[in-house]
Amino acid sequence: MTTWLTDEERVAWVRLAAVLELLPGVLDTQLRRDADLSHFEYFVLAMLSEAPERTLRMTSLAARTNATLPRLSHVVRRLEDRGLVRRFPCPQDGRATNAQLTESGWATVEAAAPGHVANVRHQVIDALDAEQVRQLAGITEAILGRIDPDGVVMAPQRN
Amino acid sequence: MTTWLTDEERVAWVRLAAVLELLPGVLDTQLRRDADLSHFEYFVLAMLSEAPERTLRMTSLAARTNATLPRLSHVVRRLEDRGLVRRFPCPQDGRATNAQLTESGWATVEAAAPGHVANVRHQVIDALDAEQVRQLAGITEAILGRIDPDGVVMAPQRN
DNA sequence: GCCTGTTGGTTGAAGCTACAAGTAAGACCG
DNA sequence: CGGTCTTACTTGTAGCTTCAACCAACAGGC
Repeated sequence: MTTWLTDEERVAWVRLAAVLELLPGVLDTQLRRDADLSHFEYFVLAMLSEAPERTLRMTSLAARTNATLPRLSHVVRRLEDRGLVRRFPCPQDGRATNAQLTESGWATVEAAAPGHVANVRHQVIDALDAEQVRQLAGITEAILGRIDPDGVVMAPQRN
Repeated sequence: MTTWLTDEERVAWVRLAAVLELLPGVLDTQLRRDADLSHFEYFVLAMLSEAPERTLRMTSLAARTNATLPRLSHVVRRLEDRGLVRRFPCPQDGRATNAQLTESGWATVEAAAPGHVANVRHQVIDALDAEQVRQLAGITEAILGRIDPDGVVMAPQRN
């Protein structure tokens, strides 16, 4: 037996689905235009820029960016070809690879960040009042509790 | 000058970004497994199933599904290859193409819908209380006001 | 030291989306 | 009518993601 959605639930879902469909494109377009990066590439560089030594192991980087390992491997290879990232084997574990932000990569993130933040603010945050921002944090936390039960994304990052 | 995000804003944004990254995959996986459809393909079939005569012009269908025309053209061709949709030139306008759901396509949507709705309910709606569902409708409405100013998605569909 | 299994990562092929270009029909105008 | 513009699609190509192998390095038992 199927429990259908009530009118209120349906409205909320249809709109959320529309946001899911449209927002990534809006974010990608600005970053692609201003920094020649996809949102995911930007996020990879941003995670590296916040890490100690600007270095992370591929597995750890994949966890923080919600990526599969193959996806990350392809993306980092392309970023490496562009000179934004450097890869080298991990001294402690011969299986592991470290990815490190280069000077050029750091400069790229620094240059891209203000525009990206301004875009997020303009498209999302400024559309909401302070109360809604708090509500959004609660709602997304609840949803992530379902779709990311291990808390890979939200967990206090170790390593 | 850049206005950075406050802590509350940053938390809300990071979580929303995570939902944006993870939720589409969760929805796709279930539909792919149970009905061999992507979420977008399912949505195309669903829009057709609700239209009069189960028929829509490509342009109208593209608007309802938030797709570019090239993307829709490719997807409908694949659905046509699978016998779920039929295309024929519009009698009123020689430039236009009508897409119509076949019997097989209708059966496919009917079969897929309950599982999909159950998945949406399980992953999203049931994670929230009634108050949060209302809040989510308001929040997504506000965001769509920014990223979809023409209301293409939300407008009462004409035609 | 081997064997087995696990972990960490890379690679190649397949499929989907976006962008750019092209086609064809309608609309407007003299 | 002829010319030009717009609309409605389709098609081809490039780039990214996914999936399925694959390989190398570690770890534990014997």
